[in-house]
Amino acid sequence: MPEKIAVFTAWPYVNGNLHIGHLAGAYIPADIFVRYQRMRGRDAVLLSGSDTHGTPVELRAEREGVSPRVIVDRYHNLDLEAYIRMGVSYDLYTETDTENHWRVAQQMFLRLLERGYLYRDTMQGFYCEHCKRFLADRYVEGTCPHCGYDSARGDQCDNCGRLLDALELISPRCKICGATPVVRSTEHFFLDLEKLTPALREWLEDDKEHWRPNVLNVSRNVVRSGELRGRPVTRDIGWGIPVPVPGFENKTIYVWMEAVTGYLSVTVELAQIEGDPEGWRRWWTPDVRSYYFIGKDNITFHTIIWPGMLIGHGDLVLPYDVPANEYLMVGGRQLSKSRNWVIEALDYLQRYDPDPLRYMLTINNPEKSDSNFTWEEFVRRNNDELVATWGNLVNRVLTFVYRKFDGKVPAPGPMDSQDEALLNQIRAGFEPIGQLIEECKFKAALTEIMTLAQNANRYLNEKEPWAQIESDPQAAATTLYVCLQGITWLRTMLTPFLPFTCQQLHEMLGFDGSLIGRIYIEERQESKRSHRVLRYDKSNLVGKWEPERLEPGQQLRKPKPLFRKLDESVAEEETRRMLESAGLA
RNA sequence: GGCGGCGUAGCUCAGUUGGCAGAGCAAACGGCUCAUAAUCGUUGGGUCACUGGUUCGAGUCCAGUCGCCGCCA
Repeated sequence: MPEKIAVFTAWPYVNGNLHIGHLAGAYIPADIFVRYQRMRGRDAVLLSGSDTHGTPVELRAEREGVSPRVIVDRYHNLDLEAYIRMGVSYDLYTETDTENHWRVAQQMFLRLLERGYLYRDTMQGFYCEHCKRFLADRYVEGTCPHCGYDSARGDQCDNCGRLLDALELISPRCKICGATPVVRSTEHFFLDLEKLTPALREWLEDDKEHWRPNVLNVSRNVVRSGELRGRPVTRDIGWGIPVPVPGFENKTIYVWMEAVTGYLSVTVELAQIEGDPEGWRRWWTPDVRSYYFIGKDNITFHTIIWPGMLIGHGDLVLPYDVPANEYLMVGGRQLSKSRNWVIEALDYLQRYDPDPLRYMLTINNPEKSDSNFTWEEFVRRNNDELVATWGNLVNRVLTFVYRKFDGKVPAPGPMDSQDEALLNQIRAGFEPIGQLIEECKFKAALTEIMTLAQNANRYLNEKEPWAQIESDPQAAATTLYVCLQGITWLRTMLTPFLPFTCQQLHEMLGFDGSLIGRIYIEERQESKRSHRVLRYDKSNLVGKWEPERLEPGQQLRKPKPLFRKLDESVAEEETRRMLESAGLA
């Protein structure tokens, strides 16, 4: 029975396109991790979906005069395309506006209610009589009570930066229609985090040595401080899942709670697809190791609130690890959709290939602290590391063999200590590099692999097969065999990181089958409507995390460069393009 | 305002339990020519944000200051 590994990623909200911050923070690391786990022969799945409900989508739909579904479909479909083209290999990527998710979210709600983890309370909020809706804090504007700024938002004043309670705004107005809202009281359900605190504290103190220090510190601190208070789990908005309690039909489950339940509903949907409706349970038993790849802004959600809900529900395994990343900055600035300071995945893919971005975002990943993406650095790493070190190693060896050895893997003669040393060194990489990936240290793992590639270049320079071929053809054959075998192993190790070019290399080396599987869109029909999901086809999958022997005589396919060298002007052009679109040029 | 994280070479970043500061690039010089002028070798370059403390010894531990990031109220 192989180990079971459930890999989850944060559910992105469907109000904009995926950008490199999302990719660096969660999706690329999660994909590397799950691809590696599959290569280890483990029963591993990557699961997530689009978060579709909530006020922003509702308002946008109203502004455009369409139904929220139109907005959801638009962005959901764009995200699906971005994942496919970036190679994020979801076994199932669904969305939250499905019958399945509605049912699971309502069941979760009722289960927590039955078991006494939800309570009712009354709160005050602004209500706009013109729009006929309660206003979330950021949809109320008014004069800041601290600095007098007249366009302060209900949650924060942009002028003096102070955080506000909407109720303290002077002369408040509805941001949507401008009318003056009134204060109304409204009854809501709350998640009883106080009651869950002892169990959460115990869990967070137990066997968490493998957690990242920042994640653990933040989480323990929140629980230890004893400040956990009830958190509302219902809202007075329309675009969401109705609260399944009599008298609350007009309210919806608060999106944070509803969306996070997606982790559960996506496994239920997967089981349905696989024809075993009860099969979802196998992802929630104590022997499953579940990983949640998220950004740092989401830490307490995944280390306190979601675990709290799981405890409240009972019989569901808690997260094994939450490898949260810090933030990716671009050009020293924080990414911001509203300020137009973004690099969207689909926009990037119009001009460049996926693997260089995967490489850049991994080698410079914000694992421990914020990191900075610049186009100069992107071009530099592409040219100096992917093209020059790894791509060129492959190219110089393959073209040489293709020309001088009739396109077949040469048969090696006796090996000397140098030959053995290189092979041993690369073969010995599988263990420690695999260990680094297991520990979610992707940056270090990739750096190690690149060092091995560099050593292969060194070996070539010392052996000089282009001279050997004149003086001692058998020795040249041995040297090139050693290189090809080493490249074969490096291909295996790089597959989780650079799936597209590794597949190309796999084929050039004369291997068959797929190293990387196939990601595709599937239409899922429910009783009232259908939705589109991402699926992953593992048939033909051949890659194993082990040193695969390269057979002498194997026929190579015609080599071509794995990576494109980028002109230095690319950095300037892209930087200028960004500055212009953000109005900073 | 409270809490947490970060601040290391010109640039982008590593630095497990405190023990002579590292890598890649950029810069300078040299070797090779199979390779997308790619590669390989050598050299130069840092008051580890600042101040104080603990210690035989601090980039690392403690306190404070400044700056950046996030969470919460």
